Amino acid sequence: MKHTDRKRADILAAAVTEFRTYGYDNTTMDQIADAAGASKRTVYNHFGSKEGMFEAIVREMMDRSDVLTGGEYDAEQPLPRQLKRIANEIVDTLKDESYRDLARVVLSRLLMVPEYSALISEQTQHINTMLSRWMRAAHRDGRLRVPRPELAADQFVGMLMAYAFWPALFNVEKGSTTIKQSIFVNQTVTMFLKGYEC
Amino acid sequence: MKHTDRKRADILAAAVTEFRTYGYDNTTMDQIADAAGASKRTVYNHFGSKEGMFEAIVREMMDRSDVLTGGEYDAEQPLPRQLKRIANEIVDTLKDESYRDLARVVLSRLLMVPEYSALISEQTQHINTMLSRWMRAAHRDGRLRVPRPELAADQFVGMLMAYAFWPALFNVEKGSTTIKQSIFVNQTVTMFLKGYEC
DNA sequence: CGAAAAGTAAACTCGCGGGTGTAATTGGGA
DNA sequence: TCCCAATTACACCCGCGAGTTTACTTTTCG
Repeated sequence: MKHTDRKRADILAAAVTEFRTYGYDNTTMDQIADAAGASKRTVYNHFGSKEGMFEAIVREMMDRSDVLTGGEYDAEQPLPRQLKRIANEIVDTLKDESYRDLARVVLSRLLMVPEYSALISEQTQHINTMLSRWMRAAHRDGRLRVPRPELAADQFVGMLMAYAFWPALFNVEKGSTTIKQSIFVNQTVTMFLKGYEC
Repeated sequence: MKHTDRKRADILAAAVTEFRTYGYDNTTMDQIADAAGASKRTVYNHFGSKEGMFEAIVREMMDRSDVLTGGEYDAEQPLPRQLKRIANEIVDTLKDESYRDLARVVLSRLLMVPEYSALISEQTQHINTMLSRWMRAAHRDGRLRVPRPELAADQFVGMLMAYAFWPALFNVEKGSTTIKQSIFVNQTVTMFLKGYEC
């Protein structure tokens, strides 16, 4: 890796860390330069402005967004097993500390600067597409009756996020009873399948 | 209403409007003073600082938070009808433009300043409590089998928010198929009840 | 090697915006 | 009517932080 590319990568990494920790507004460019072990001028040579830097990060985040992979329907496996696997994969992703930190930064900015919303909708669309494909397959296979796969996918993901994402994102601890992931996933999959079984 | 109280109320109202429109960071105290038809000094006499002003707004928002009322279980009515009523009430609240604007402001700040999170959790807890009471009642009445009412309530509200709140909050338009509220609510209630019926 | 490209340190500009001080004005209650 | 507290206009302070300039050193590469 060339020296200049290395520098650029260092700066980007430092920026991510700082933004994660302090938020966009409370991170200064000097701070980023220090953390990256680079001079402020170099930072500005690579990314034209603070805003430009943020965009670079968002772009990077998008490029890595093909995280969720295996959601293939399997005619041999029982439905609960399959759906639990998918659900756990999603929940694990959402629960990941670094993912959440990044989401916090991006979303907090997104709330007031709607320019990036298209990018974000791509993210959520990705999961939805995977899930609705699975449901369509199960439907075709005659094991499920899902008239609107996209709607069903939204319902399913909505429940998972209500458990694993939103409360943690906003630092809201759920009431006294924090339920174990396995219990929640089992219960949700069971209810969902019962609601859509033939 | 005394003159000074009137002034205070005007300032608060103006602040809400400005924060709603431009966000916390992009609203200046001068701007608020202008919009309120008050002098900057008066603003500072009433609320010690920008932060103090924001807190006053949050407090006001909390005071008005007993919006959702009727969630009483009725042994005579069919379950789908009852649950649809509740669901529509919740969705209507979440969809309300002014509620969403306020939530945008508060949540965007909450993401990076966790101090207020306790207040927010109160809000969500309120809906959850109402719903889980309803479910417990239906359970006791032998019409539903809900082992964990709180969990079920989270699931239900989670689905509603995934449809009516989060996408709109982040200005994310759902893919080509924007589904009508009645269809979504019907489908969700049906699936949920089928998943939990005896 | 030697020149061009990239990086550095530090001082600097500059506008913004939160917050204050003050002297003059208003207005409502006794 | 008179007084005192609230209000106002406006100038002012000041720290912060984005972005720039400059004079210099280091790296890359033909």
